[in-house]
Amino acid sequence: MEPTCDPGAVEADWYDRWEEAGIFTPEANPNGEPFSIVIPPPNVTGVLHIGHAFEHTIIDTIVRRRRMMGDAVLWLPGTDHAGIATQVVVERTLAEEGRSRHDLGREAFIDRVWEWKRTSGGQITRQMRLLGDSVDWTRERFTMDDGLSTAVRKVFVELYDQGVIYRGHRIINWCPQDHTALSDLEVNHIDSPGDLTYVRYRLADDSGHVVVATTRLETMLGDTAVAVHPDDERFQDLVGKTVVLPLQNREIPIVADEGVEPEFGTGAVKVTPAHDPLDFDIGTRAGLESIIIMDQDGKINENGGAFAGMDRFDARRAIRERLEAEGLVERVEDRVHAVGHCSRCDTIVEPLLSQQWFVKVEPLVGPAMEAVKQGEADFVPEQWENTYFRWMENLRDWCISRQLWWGHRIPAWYCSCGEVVVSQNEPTICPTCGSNDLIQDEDVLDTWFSSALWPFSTLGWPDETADLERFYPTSVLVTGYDIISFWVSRMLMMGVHFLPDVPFRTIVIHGMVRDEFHNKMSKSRNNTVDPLEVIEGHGADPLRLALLQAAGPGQDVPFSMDWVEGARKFGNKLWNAVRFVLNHTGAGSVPADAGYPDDPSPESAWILGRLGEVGERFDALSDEYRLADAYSMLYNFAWSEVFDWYIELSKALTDGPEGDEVRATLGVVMRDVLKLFHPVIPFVTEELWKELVGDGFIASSAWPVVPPVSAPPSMTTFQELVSGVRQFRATHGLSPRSELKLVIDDPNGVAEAWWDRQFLSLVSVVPTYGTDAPEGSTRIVAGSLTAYLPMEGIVDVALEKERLNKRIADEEDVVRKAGAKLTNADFVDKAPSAVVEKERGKLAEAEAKLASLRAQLVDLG
RNA sequence: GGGCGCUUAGCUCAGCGGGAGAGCGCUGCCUUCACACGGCAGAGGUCGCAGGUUCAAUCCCUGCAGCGCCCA
Repeated sequence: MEPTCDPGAVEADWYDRWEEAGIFTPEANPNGEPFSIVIPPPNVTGVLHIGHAFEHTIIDTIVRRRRMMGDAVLWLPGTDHAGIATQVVVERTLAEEGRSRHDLGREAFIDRVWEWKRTSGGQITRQMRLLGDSVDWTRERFTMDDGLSTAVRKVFVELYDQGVIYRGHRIINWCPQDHTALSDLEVNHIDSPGDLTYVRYRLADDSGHVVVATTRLETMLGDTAVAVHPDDERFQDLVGKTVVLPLQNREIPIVADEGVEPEFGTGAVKVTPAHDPLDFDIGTRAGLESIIIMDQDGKINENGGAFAGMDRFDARRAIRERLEAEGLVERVEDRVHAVGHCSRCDTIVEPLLSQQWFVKVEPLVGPAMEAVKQGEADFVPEQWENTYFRWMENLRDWCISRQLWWGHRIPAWYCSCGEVVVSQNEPTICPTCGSNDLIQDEDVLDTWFSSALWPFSTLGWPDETADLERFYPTSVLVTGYDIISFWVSRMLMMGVHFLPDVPFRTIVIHGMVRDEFHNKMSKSRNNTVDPLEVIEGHGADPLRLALLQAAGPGQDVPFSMDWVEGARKFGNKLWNAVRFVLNHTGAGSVPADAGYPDDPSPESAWILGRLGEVGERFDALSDEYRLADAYSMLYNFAWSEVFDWYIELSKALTDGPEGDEVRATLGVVMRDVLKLFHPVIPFVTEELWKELVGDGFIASSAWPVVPPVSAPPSMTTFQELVSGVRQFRATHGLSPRSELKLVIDDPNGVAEAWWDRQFLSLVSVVPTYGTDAPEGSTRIVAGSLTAYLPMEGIVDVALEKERLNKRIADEEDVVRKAGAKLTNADFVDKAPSAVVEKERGKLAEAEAKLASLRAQLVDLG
């Protein structure tokens, strides 16, 4: 083995070997309990970014552990077709040839997208191998696959037949760039500075005017009323009158409506039913006309009179100038308001009246909420339930039609007689008039519609497949909190409605990866981290460990390359610890399981006992999905206890009578540490397994179960004495090898025989036991023991006093606090007796130490 | 405006009723035969502020201040 670990070399071959061995399919553990996770399907156009790396690390860490525990693990991979994003990508390649999708026509364009998908799509699935994701590639799915498309059509048709899907005229979010409707979720509201313009609308009877305020001045071209709140006394006498709409010279009524916010502007508002959701509601209630004044590019259309043909924002300026010229602008205020932007292209979206397909959410929400309330599906951390419930309570109907070509085409056909046929299979004749002139709806479905079916469509639904039977509901869903509303809630609605059962039992929510100062990662901030570059430079294992260690449950991840550096150093440390063990045990000599010595030495008993405790605690934390806590605990155990203490302790023993036992313990402890670490750093642990065990894969080895072992009770005191000796040497600049005689006063008989060999080995000290302080010595105290160290003129008295004073201050602190408690009668009376006893013990020990240390200070003069 | 969350060592975070912790960073010493991608030792904190409950509060409650996110 090389003296340092090179992650790049280590990671080269293992993935292929795992995959060839078939250990990532559930068939590898045919008798195991099913444990299933579906991947949150990445966008087929996407590349692996740091957020994926994080999410996949969490999932992989979970499933690799379950696999080692003997479960039949299925982590099902795949991608979604990402309607807009993919279409845009392919249109761009066409544009380079000087063509548009309309030049090709729908069918040829779709062929072109499939061709693109075959050659360039799904890069991310290749990159997942670099990351080490232990997914079952034999079950890879794509949302546009035949099977999944069948599921989409079935769900659409059944929901239509149930009256849950309907077609209607509603205000939707229109993206003038992408030329499609968007759901509410695909719109980001960004606070932006703007103008609130107050405009006079003249009363038709010339008795005065009404002032209305608006931030979207251009929409006034489509106003069909002015509305006031019915209880607003300021406008009582105006309701029922009409005003003349400026610029358009159209007489429009003043109506009363509960929906008007009296505090907004003057309390009288203009009503544009075709361009604002609230106005649409008012218009519906008041029976107003809806006039659409904008085309699909966001330009004013023929209904805009003199402004027709203008871009919406040019029109806004032009209208303001014209109104000012006519003296109709009363005033203009600066106003910050929330402006909707397309989440895909960042264009400002336009609320627009349009005929689209919708999912009526009301019948789906109740059962999906109930399932979570009943604990059929649990959020981890639990607090995210609130986000889910709040979203579900405020849900509005979901606009699912998209004016795209790439996606699941809506299975609805229109006949010239007006009949609408919704069917899983293409109808040949109209059931009403018998015509065979049926035209399919041009639109496709929101990508999230097919994603909502992902946990069961990927398992074969609507067919009753063996996988569906075995792996549904899936065990766990791991996803970001930003996607609870987009995806988690919709999967719950669809799963509960159709299967009917929840799509997953546990929902593990993770945070977003940010930079080390909690800023969002973005190209403009220049703080992005490319996981592929990190893997290239440092390896996938360090990246994975770094991401996991930095992640609190459900919290954002403050990521920096310092974490990766640290994780890489850990890998090297692990590597070298194995090298050390191999020097003693020889290559491939450690058993794959068990092998714990029957009669361990005290040192080995200590580490075996700790290993058992740590394993137990690790499992408890992992079962709660507190992976960062589990691994930071394990990391500290491995480094501080196994490497820094046990390996050092073992050096005194390998050549002695305990040699065989110690070699066995070194081997099994190291092996189990590798096993526990395998889920998060699969590559290096597999490589080290090859060296240490040399039999099979660690990836399919059995999860450690360590038998309980009692540790020697004196270990802590021993460690304190060793540290005390080292501290004494460090204080006085004595070489670690300098000769020291140690006389230990051990009134309670704490010391054990094994101490002697370890004192010699660890700190080059030969202890003797006795009660008398040798002439000219100083002391260290640990537990109930005092150890005397000769000063023999080599020691700086001032420094020694400083050292003692620090220790004295520590003990004084303990004495003061414990003493205060114990002199408080209420404490002694009311606190549990165990607590009181503990305080008494603490006080007695600290007082004894203090007395000893103070005596020493006096001796020094 | 509504909701959720946060405020603990220089930085990033655990702890969440009974002796203030980790990683990184920092200081000093040590190239000891697994590792300098290392070892040993050390410095560093009135646990945001003010009240309250309790024998006991970083931890529970109330208020305040500051910060963040989501929704409108």
